[in-house]
Amino acid sequence: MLDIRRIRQNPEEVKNLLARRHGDFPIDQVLELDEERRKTLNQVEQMKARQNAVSKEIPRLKKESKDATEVLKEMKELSTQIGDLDAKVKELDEKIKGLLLEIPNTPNKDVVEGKSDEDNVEIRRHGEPRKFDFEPKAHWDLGPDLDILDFERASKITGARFTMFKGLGAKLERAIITFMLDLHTSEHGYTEMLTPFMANRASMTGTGQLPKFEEDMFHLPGKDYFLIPTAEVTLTNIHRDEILEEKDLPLLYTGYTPCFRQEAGSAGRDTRGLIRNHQFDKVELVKLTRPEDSYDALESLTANAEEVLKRLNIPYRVVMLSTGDLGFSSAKTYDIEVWMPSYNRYVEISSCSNFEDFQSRRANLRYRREDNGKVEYVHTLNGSGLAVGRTFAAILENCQNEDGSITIPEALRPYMGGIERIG
RNA sequence: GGAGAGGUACCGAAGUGGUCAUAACGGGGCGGUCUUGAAAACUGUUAGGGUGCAAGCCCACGUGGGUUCGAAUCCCACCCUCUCCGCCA
Repeated sequence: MLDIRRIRQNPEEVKNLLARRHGDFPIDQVLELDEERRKTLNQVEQMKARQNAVSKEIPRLKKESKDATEVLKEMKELSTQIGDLDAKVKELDEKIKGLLLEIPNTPNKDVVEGKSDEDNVEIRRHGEPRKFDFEPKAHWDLGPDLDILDFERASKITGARFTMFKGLGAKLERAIITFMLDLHTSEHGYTEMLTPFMANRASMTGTGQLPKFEEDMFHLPGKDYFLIPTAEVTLTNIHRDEILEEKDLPLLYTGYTPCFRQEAGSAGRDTRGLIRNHQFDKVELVKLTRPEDSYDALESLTANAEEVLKRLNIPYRVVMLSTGDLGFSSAKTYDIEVWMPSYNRYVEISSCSNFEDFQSRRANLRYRREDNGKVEYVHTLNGSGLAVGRTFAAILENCQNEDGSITIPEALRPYMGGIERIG
C-alpha cells in the first residue's frame, strides 16, 4: 500500500513512477476522496470536541440541581450529526483504503521500463548449459521411468497438476528441502520457522495477495482461511501489528512449506511435470530490514538463493524484471532462472524482491529507531530459496545419464544416505 | 463440539455509566541520588493512530455494531486465550 501522505505531497512523482507499469491507477480519485475526508474529519472533530466539553459539564449541572433539559436536547442533536458525519468519514476511509489496496507498488527508479518479461535484463550467468551427447529426456519422462514420480495416480487421488513422489523420489524431494534449510540457517544466518500452511484474510492482505488476487488461491469454506500460495505470507506476517526494536533488525527467516495455487490464468501452460502444480514445495527466505539497508539486503538475499544452485552445480542466470513483469507488491525483483533442457531455456526457480514499505504498511509492521525513538515501517524482502519441485526437475534433467539414471549432486548425497545415483 | 472464566500500558492488575486513560497499585526495563562497588532505599522515565504550519483537537480498554447527552463499564455478534468435559493424531 502506498503512503497516502506521499501521494498527497508528491502526486506527480507517484503517477510518473506508476506510469512505468503501463497501467491505469486511480491516483486522482484517491486525492479527491482524501481531500473530502480531511474536510469532513475536521468538521466532526470540532463537533466531538464540543460534545466532550459539554459532557463534562452535565454531571456538574445535575449535582447543582440545575435544569439540563436544554443542554441535553442540543447534545442529542449534536450526537446525531456526529453520527452522520462519522459514518461519512468511515465510508470515505473504506473507499480510499479499497483503492489504495489495489494500487501496485511504485517501481524503484533503477528498474528498467518494459512491457513484459521480454524486456527483463540479464544481470549475470553462472555455469554453462550442458551439451548432451545423447537426446536428453524431460523430467516428466525421467521421473515415471525411474518410478520416482507418479503423475497419473496423483491426478486420480486429487486431479490435474498434482504430483506424487515415490521412493527415492520422495527422499530426494526431502533431501533438497533439508539441504536448503541447512544452508540458509547454518551459513546464511536465517532462523528456521515451521509455520501454519493456512493463513487468514488479514495476513493475505498484509503481503498483498488480497484483495486483488483472491481467485489465485484456495479458500476454505466455513473458515475464512486460505491455503498459503507461498511462505512469504506466513513468514512476513510473523510480526504483523508489532513494533520491533531497531537493534533486532535485520530479522532473517527461512521456512519450508508446501504452496498452493489455483493457477487460474495458466490453463494449458506447463501442463506436464513439476513446473506448474497446484501444490509444490518451497523453501522461502524473508528479511525485515531498516529502510536504508533494504537494497543491500536484496543483493545478499539473491546471492543466498543463488548459492543453492552453485552448490548443486546447475547452470542458471539472474535477470532483473522490467516494470512490465514486476509483481504487484514489489519495487524491484531479481528472478533466478535455472537451465531446463526440456524447455531448452532458462526457467524461473526463484523470485527475489524488495517490497520496501509496501507490505509493512499493509501489515502494520514497524520498528522503533534507536536515535530518535520514532516509529517507522520496516522494509520487507523475500525470495524463493528455492522452489523445490523445480529444483527437483532441474536436477533430473541436468544430471541425467544416457541410460536414464540420475547422478545425485554431491552436495545432496549426505542427505540421500550416501546414494550417488538413482536408476 | 459442550460448560465456565477472561482479553485494560513491557508484564501482572484495579476500575462495573460522567469526578478513571497524560490508566490506581505491584513488578520489570532504562537513567539519577546515595555507596569503595553492589544491594536496599529514594527519585525520574518507559514514547499507538489521525489531523493541523503550530498550539491544539480527535481517536485508541480484543474486533465490529448497538443503547445513551456521555460507554473500559450496559446490550448483540465475532475473534483469541485459559480451565474442565467429550472426541482425536
